[in-house]
Amino acid sequence: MSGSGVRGTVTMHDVAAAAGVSVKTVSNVVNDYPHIRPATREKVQKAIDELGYRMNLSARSLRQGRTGIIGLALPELSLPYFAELADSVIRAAEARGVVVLIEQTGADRQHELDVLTSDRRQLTDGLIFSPLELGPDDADALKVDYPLVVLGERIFGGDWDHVTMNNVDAARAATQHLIDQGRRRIAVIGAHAGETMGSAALRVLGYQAALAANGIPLDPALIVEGGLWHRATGADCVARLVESGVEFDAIFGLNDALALGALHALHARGIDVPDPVAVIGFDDIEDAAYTSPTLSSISPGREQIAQEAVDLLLARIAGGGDPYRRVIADFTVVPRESTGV
Amino acid sequence: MSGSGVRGTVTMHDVAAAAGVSVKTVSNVVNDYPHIRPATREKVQKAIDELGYRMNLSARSLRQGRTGIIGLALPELSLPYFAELADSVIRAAEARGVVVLIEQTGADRQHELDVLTSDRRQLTDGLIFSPLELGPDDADALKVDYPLVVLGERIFGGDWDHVTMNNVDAARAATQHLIDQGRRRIAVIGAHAGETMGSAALRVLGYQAALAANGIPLDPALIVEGGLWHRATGADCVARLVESGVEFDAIFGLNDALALGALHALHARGIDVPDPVAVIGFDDIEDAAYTSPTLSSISPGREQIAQEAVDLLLARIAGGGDPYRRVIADFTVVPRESTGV
DNA sequence: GGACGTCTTTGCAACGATGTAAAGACTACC
DNA sequence: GGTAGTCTTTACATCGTTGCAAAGACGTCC
Repeated sequence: MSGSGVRGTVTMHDVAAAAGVSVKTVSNVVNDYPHIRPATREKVQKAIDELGYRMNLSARSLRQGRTGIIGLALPELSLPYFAELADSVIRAAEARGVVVLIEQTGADRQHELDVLTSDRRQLTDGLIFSPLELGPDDADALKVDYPLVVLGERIFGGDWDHVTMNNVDAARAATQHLIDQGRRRIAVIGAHAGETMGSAALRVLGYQAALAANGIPLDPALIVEGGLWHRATGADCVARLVESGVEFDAIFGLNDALALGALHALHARGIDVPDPVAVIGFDDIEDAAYTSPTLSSISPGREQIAQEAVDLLLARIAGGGDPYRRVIADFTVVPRESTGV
Repeated sequence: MSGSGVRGTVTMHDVAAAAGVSVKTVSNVVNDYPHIRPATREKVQKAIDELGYRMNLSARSLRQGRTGIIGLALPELSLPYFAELADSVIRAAEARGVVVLIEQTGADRQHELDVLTSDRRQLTDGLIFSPLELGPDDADALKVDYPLVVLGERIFGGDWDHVTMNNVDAARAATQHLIDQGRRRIAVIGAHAGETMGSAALRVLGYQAALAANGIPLDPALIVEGGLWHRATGADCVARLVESGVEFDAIFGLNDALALGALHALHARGIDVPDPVAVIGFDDIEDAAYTSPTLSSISPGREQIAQEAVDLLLARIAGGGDPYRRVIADFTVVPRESTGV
């Protein structure tokens, strides 16, 4: 049943010899070339099975100029959002017959730049890239000569495909949701000072828009800076918020990890959720449904993002100079206990 | 600065021509062959830089019979433990100069078997495999002709390297920790009926050992079955436990996801943690430190497991018929709020 | 029966790198 | 100055597969 002999020993030549046909015919059978006599196909298939032949993918890649591997560069898998995203991307890729090589960039700008030019790009047919640190100034670095799909909104207007979501609208919806629950003193945690294009900036923009639309004055003291969007940062933001003495009746975590950290910090201080303080996050990671209380959030259409990204990339790999596209995934507000619903 | 021309256009031949040397000399430079005149090396390097040459890794793989890619097969990345494990494996691999191709098997036995014989094995130099569903009966399927490192304890005694932890002792320690806090009616959630070799069985064994060592009678009603170790399963186990009317003052979740689900379900029913019910998990995922209350757990030495696994695999790939090894990682009990510490 | 078109199969030359073995350049030393 | 030994560089075959173009087989139609 299984192969005989040492690994990598059986080649198309062996199969061809065993089946009494030419190497090219074996290749044709393996590649489902249509014009093959059934008898021949059978002979070859039998030889393949008996010898336990497996195609040497390096050779095929060399010949075809394609590896069947796509790269996925993201900050880190230990952030639940990215783990779930990777899960979805791998599934989408598998459904389309390619595999995924994951590279972690940390939150390191240099590492993000390196990923774009690494030797490994020779190993992948294209790259799905989710940068955190690169900004508009780095647009040049993204002008690469291989298929590239960029996730997120940090960098606009380049010659590459984009899959993103409407961060402004989604953040506005999240804020509106809090306002609808009667909150007026809404803190935001995880803001990035000085940033203009990143998710943080855009989401804060949406927050401000919602306040304005409801005639609620903007209090800068309610906007809390926080660099890395980890749980620890969320907890830290809340600590600073509480210590500052500012009054607040709600917290908008710019992502779920921050919101989880916030829940933790509030709990530690004996402040209940949703009263007196409601909390909403962003990403709708699986955790959100299992915290105590459960966490309201914004679902960014993760599956959709993953599938669109893979489809765009594969289309680009297949060639065709289609104009670069920008896909905007749908979002939904997912109300849970933390906003008193 | 950057490459000129279409992707994949620049080969060693082009570099050789530009530098006025032979192809092999370029190869020698690229591979740090020691005997090269500095002037030559410089010429070649200059040509490489000017042309933006990148090595074609498929060609190298074909020639060398190695791809520099290792496979990592695990259930799913959306389970935090595996996401964190993947993170660690990727880091360990990167530090050693190889990259990681992740394949998800779901909790599907057939998919786990497929992964072992897939064409993709031709693309990887070896595989780190974390099976969930395969058992001792499948030992034959694991007799593969490529380097393999198995994580977890489901399958013993094969001709492959193993990295695992002492599930029995660790579970015993977790249970002992609860007992030390004065608990006597300790429920276990996530047990697998009929299993003898898997993590579930071994951890239940440890649980039983701890009870026995402390003279606490074993009540079968406290052992709750639960198939997939997801949060939802944990919640469901607790629901059944409560509905059964059995008294209990502690819950041992066989992994953290189960414990998180348990926390959720207890909270939903207004049952406080750690009093009247204490909870401990297993895996010490990042979440555990941020739940409310924070979750006590067993830290399995994830970094150590990842590094040992990669090291073993690379050693096996490098060759040498060393005897197969079984590495047992260290664990520690991490007490947090959920057990009243 | 012969010419033609379609169906199958084939041989050969790549794809881009590296191992081998040997040639050429150079140094040191007698 | 000649010789041996080391340092550098090279040509060529080769890894396993597929594209190309053409050859061979076969059936059809007049």
